[in-house]
Amino acid sequence: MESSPNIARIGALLGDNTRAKMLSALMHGKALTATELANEAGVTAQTATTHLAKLADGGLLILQKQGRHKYFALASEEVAQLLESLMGLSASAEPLRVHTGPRDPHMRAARVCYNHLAGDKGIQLYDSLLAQRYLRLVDGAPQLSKKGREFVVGFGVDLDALQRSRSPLCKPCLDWSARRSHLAGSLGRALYTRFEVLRWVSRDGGRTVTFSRKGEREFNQIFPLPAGSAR
Amino acid sequence: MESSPNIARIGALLGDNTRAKMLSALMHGKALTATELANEAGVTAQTATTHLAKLADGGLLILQKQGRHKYFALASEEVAQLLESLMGLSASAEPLRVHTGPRDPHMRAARVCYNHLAGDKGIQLYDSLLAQRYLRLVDGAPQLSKKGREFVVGFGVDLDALQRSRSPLCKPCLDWSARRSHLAGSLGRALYTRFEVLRWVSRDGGRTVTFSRKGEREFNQIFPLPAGSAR
DNA sequence: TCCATACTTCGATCGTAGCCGAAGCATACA
DNA sequence: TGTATGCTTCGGCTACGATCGAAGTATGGA
Repeated sequence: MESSPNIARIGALLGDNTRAKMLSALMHGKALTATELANEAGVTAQTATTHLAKLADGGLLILQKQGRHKYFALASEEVAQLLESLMGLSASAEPLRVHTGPRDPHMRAARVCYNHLAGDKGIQLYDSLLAQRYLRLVDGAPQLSKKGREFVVGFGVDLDALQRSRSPLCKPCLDWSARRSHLAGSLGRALYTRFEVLRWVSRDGGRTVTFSRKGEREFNQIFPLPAGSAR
Repeated sequence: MESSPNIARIGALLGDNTRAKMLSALMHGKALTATELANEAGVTAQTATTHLAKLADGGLLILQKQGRHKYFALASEEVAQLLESLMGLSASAEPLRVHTGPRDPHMRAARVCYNHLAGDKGIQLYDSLLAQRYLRLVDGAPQLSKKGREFVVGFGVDLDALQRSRSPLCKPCLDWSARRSHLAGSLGRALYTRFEVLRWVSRDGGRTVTFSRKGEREFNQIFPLPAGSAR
């Protein structure tokens, strides 16, 4: 009878508040242990176990045992992207109160999305890479140009290592705050990591990213906004 | 405490089987009445009413009263896209049995996604439009070129009417069967409608689209696959 | 060997949400 | 004005799943 994939199965997984908190927590990109996730969601370890089992069963999380710890992470970028677009819909459909939270503006300015930079700064990065022809769009997918290769290597990214891995180097990722793309994929991750190493940015534990004064200045210098871009 | 948008609220909406069926039914792109949706989901009218109210409240559906009928449709392309990506995740995470249904291959070949063409044929259309320079990618978004304008008008699309409407002309939409983009937006809709008018394609009531012999031939002639494209 | 820590399993409780029958509005048409 | 049709509201039934206490199993370190 039903020939289309079962939406409800995954929907139900996302529909529980506790599980949603866990997934949100994992949007940082780091893997977390069962207990950490239990705390994050505000439930006991037993409850967390059942939820995490369901999420892993459902293909949303992958897990890795390490000694007596069990680390959970989002199963793929697709999952992360799905969560982002859910947030997007949720944000646009929700009454305004949520938008007025004090931390919200900072979230919109810069945040971490599955280990790469998102928010206004993420968009700036993406637009600037395109404008400087470090990235080129081929069939809608961003690709690193020869000029871009030289740049990222010069910026301190171990490009060879990235290319050895199987995961795609560049991927676009849709933002929920602005409705624009920013750079995901292993290069997106590597660049963000580099920003942290350079101490341009720091995290406050949540998804919010704060630029240091020096970081902000150098970031804007190396990744200027293209002339014609709005706001 | 929580400053990120509430995923669970929307997740819960998607998590019920009855509601999922209704939403899937609306992926055709047409607006349906409450009773039609009730039948589609296999529940009574009362039950349907409550579900539809929730979906509309949650911002996933919009409704329009027309006499004693009440028509429901997906609220936006974002919603349709979210559903598509849910199906994608679901399909990849699910045990294989679902992939083996008899109608499934046809669904992959050509189907309707929110009133535009999706599946292999949808991708062929998109790639061909790009290859023939009717479409151009600007910042990842497809745009109609001057050559493209002439073509679609010649093909029988009332371009002026489309441009008067506020909704975007061209949008990419990600496929769940192949993981590629195809053409959405009002132009995508208009082209598909034109295919129906020309009797190139017909629907079997579901999302599956069948090409007539003549339709297939002419479609392939006007929208040939670019030389280098795989399979 | 023993203990602490991390996670799992079991069983019981409880709340919520889906469902439908029945009755109630509203609209269309004769 | 009456009658059929489409949708809604109400009330009660039911089932499922989230939760946690208590007890059980692994793992690491003293």
